[in-house]
Order: sequence, then C-alpha cells, then structure tokens
Amino acid sequence: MINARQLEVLCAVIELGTTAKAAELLAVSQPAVSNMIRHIETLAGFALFERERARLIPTPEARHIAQEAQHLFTQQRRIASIIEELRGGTTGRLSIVATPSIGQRILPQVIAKFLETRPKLNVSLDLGHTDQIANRLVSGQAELGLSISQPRHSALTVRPIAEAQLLCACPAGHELALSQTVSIEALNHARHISYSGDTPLGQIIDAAFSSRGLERRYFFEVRHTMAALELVANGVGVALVDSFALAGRDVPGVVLRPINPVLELRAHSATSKLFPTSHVALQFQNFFRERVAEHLGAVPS
Amino acid sequence: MINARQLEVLCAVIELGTTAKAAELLAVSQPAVSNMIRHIETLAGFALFERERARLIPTPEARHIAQEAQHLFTQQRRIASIIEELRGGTTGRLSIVATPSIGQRILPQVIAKFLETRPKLNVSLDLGHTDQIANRLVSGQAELGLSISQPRHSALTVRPIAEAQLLCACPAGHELALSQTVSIEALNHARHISYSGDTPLGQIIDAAFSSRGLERRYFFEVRHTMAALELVANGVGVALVDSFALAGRDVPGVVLRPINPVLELRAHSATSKLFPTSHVALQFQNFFRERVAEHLGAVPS
DNA sequence: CACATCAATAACCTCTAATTATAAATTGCC
DNA sequence: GGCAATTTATAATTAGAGGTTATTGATGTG
Repeated sequence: MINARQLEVLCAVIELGTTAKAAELLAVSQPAVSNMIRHIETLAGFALFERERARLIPTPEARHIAQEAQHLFTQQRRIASIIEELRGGTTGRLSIVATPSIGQRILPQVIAKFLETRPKLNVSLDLGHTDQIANRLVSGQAELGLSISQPRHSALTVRPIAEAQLLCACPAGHELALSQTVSIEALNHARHISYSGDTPLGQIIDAAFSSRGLERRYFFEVRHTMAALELVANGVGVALVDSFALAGRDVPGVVLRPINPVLELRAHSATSKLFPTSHVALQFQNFFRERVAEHLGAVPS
Repeated sequence: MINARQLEVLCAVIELGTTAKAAELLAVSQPAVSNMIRHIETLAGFALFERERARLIPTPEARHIAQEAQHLFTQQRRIASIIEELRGGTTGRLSIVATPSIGQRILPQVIAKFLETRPKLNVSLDLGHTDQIANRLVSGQAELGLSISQPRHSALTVRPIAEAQLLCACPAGHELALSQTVSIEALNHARHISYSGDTPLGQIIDAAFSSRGLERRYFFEVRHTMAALELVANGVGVALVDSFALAGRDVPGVVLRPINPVLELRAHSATSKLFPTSHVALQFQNFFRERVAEHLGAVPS
C-alpha cells in the first residue's frame, strides 16, 4: 500500500512542476524524487505523469490522488501535534476525585491555574469520601485521588501531598476571637460545631482531645467543613476548619484563630497501581503540591 | 515524525494486549514489535507502556494516541481505495463535450450504461458545436470531445469513433415512405427540411448533392437534427437525419427510409494534446466505440 | 551554437525495520 | 517445589527502501 512519504513526493512534484524543485523543497536529491515517482507509478499500476519533451505533466488521476492526500497529511500533522502536547502535558484527560474539603475550594483554584498553560486539557473533577475515592481509582474511573485521610487499599499508591492545620472559626465578635490563639479546652466550653467520628476530620480532632485526656463535646454535628463554616458565618457557633477549605480566602463575618497546640493536617494523593498513571496526572500532582506549599506550607517531596 | 507503520504497531499491541499476538496479526516477528514499541517511545519522548511483571500495560497517553490514529488509518484506506478505483476507472471525473446530435440521445444512453459499473464516477456532459468543442478541449475545460465533423486544431488528437448513415425521415403515410429507399433527387421535389450550410450535416449533404451535379433545395432550414425530426413528426416535411440522433428508437409518426446512395457519416472523438487524458476518458472512448458499433455499425479501432 | 534546464539512469551507500536465536522473568499447574 | 508455557527484552545479523553522487540525453533559449 502507498505510504505517506510517497504521497508527499507526489504532491510536491505536482505542486512545483519539476522534480528538481520538489527535491529542493523536500531536501533530497533530484534522482531520489525521480525514482520515487517511478516507484509510485508501479505501485499504483497506472501512469501519474506524461513525459513529454523532458517535462512531467501530471495526469488527472495524479491530481485527484494529490488532492485526496491532503486529508491524510492533515491527520498526520494532527497526530504529531497530539504527541507533542501529550509530552508537554497540555492535552489529554485528567480525572480527579477529591474529598469535599479539598475539592470544593483549593482544588478548583489550582486546576484553574493548571489549565492556564494547558487549554486543551480535558479535566474531570468528582467529589467523594475516602472510600469512594479508593473505589474509583482501583476501578480505573479516576486517575488521581486527593484526600485528607489516607485511603487504605493495597492497589493504591498513597503519598502525602500537602500540610495544613486546623483553625478555629468564630463568628466576628465571639469571645474566643478575643484572644490570639484558641486552646482545645476552650472549645468544650463554647457552642462547638464539629464532625462526626467517622469522618477524617472527626477522627483527627478526637485524637487531639483524647491525647490530653479530654472528651470532645459539641452540640452540632456536620460532615463537611463547608457546612461548618457556613454555620459559623451565621453565628451558630464555633468550629474547627481546615485551611484547605478556606484556601486563603476571608469568609465575611468569620474570624480565624490558630489552635493551641497546633493541629496538623496532612492531605494525600492516591493513584492506582493497576493502571499506569498519565504524565499529566503526575504533573498535576506536583503542581498541586507546589501551589499549596506556597500558600499553606510545604511537604517534603 | 511518527509514521503510519509505527502507529499501526502501537495500536495492534494496545488492542491485542501482547507483543506476540500483535506480531502475529501484523505478520512479523515478536522482537520486531518489541523493538518498534521501544523506538516509538523514544520518538514520542515518553513511556507508552508500563512494564510490569512481564506485561505491557498501555498508558493513558498511548490509548489516546491509538484512538486518534484511527482517523489516520481511515484516510490511508481511503487513498488506497481511490487509487484502486482510479486504476479500474470506477472513480474520478469524466468531462465530455459533444455536438447536439450525438449528445442528446445516444451519448446519454451510453454514459448511463458506462456508469452502471462505475457508480462513483463524476461525469460532466456539455453540448456545443465543433468550434466550441475544440475550444473547451484545448483550454482544459473538457477532456473528451465527440463530434460529427472533425474538429481542426493542431493541439487536438482526433480519431474516428463511430460510423452511421443518414436516413430519410418522413411523416407516416408520406409518399416518399412508400418505396423502400429514397433517392437524393427525390428530396428536391419534396418539402425538404435541411441544415444550414455551415453545419456539419449541411456540408455533408451539400457534398452529396453536388457530387451528382445537383443543388440542394429545401424550404426549411434548421441547425439541429432533433429540430428536424420534430418537424417531420408534425408532418411539416421530410428531412435527412443521422442515426446517432435516433439512437435506435422509433419516433411516433415518423417513418425512416435509407438513402440511395448511402450517405456515410463518421463521428470523431477528440482529446487535447496539451493535457494528459485520464484513463477513464480513454476507457469511455473505447466503451462508446464498442456500444455504438453493436447498434449502428463498426469503425476500425 | 552555447548554455541552462529538465528527467532518467547507474552504481553505490545508509539506516530502518526486519530476521533468528536466546535470555530472563513471570504465571499456571501438577 | 519444579516444570512447562508465556511473557518481554536483547544480541547479532540481514534485506530493502530510500537515499547519495555522477552522468547522460533531450529540450528549449539567448
């Protein structure tokens, strides 16, 4: 079957009129073009040029083929540019699943930044709790998982990707907002909005309390940081929120105070061992780490 | 730049899962596939497969490329089939100019037959007098000319392509229709519809008359056979018509009689020396000659 | 007529993509 | 555990497509 190179030579000769000019354009010697034309003719089984008075005159058939070949060249260039873009990570598909506290604020911001230099990238972002993340990753439905607590699954590769801390969110003018830091003990004496014990944040906070011999008390149980923040903003009470959910933005009517002692929080990224991870997913992982480190504090890479 | 062969190997490995099966499909050895994959990876600049436990697992990038490559394969097959069809003359473009007497009846019939085995052929049919035919051919607007009189132009190749004869068309019941043949002399004593002296038919008929020392007389001058036939059918008079215009069909109300002596008529085909003539045009030329010979009498090829 | 330009040919070279043969790793099975 | 089957990878070599230079012969042109 005829190949692209042969069509390339054919088109060059038809367009430029002579083998010498075609050879110059293609940066090969004139006999190379001459031989190729002859070879194509034997492949095709019919004449593509009339040889008359030392000139090559293309037949209607040759013109027809040359015209159709343009589509092939288009496809060829398309593939080449796709490979080029895949190498640079500027095209392809990136599917991410994240827990809500990461996925609702900081992640969209970082993705937006990531897309600025990769306008053709196709992104899918899904939210889910840690188990769902693990599920999607091992089933191949998603490529990259971002979660506060580390997903436990033998087929997953989990890495710490960012560090943050828990802050105390108080309604503006609340008594806890009067001091520069908030002690853990103080929370038990305030209207405390907190997380159920089976959520990652709930477990972290529980651990902090129990390590000082305290039992966590709260009057309002939520599952997501955003819900807690919203309640605080409406003066319902105080809550511990992670800095991922805030993503550096002020929430009107809410004052943030550091906890004493500092409550560290570590975000993790996860990929499946069952499928290769795309170049762009790894790129994003690093990009996320770097962007978050700039604002919230680094994690060793 | 990556070529079609390389993409072919890549797709085969992704689809079949192993290099061995891909090699079998592509009818090459397994190491050939293995080396090719490695080569493509260096070309692309990134990994296309993860090597894990003696298995090749395609990366998302590789899948992406393979999917896009399908379009390239489609184009490649399209070109191959076009070449195939051009060889057989079943595709392409055939542009014909003919004089009205040929182009109105016999030519459309023959073209229709020709197209039966070449449904993809693109045909252009134009009518014009002999000078116009020559013009269109030398200017490259048409490829094949069919004419009764031979076009005279140094850049044209003219060949006889069919023979026919002039017949006398009489209204049914006309006195000339009573005998089996009609003599030329008889025409001068009937209401004779004939052709102006600057038309091919007019010149042929004039020559026949003058060779017997007669002068052609007629009361109605037309330029085209079809017009004459129509007039005869309406009882206006008698006319000499060429058998091309009749194309073997009976015209209601018209009786045909041979002329005595027989008036031979020769159709010619013409092609330009300035442009190569397509394969399909030459095919049609032969096809036309053969089809007409079957019905109206052969011409030596 | 001299000269430039064209395609074609000859003889040789180069490198891609193939070959065969074999190694090394993993899996399935008894 | 050990053997057979299956996998990818490597080494050494070969075939051939596509390229080179040098040259020829034909064809216009100042």
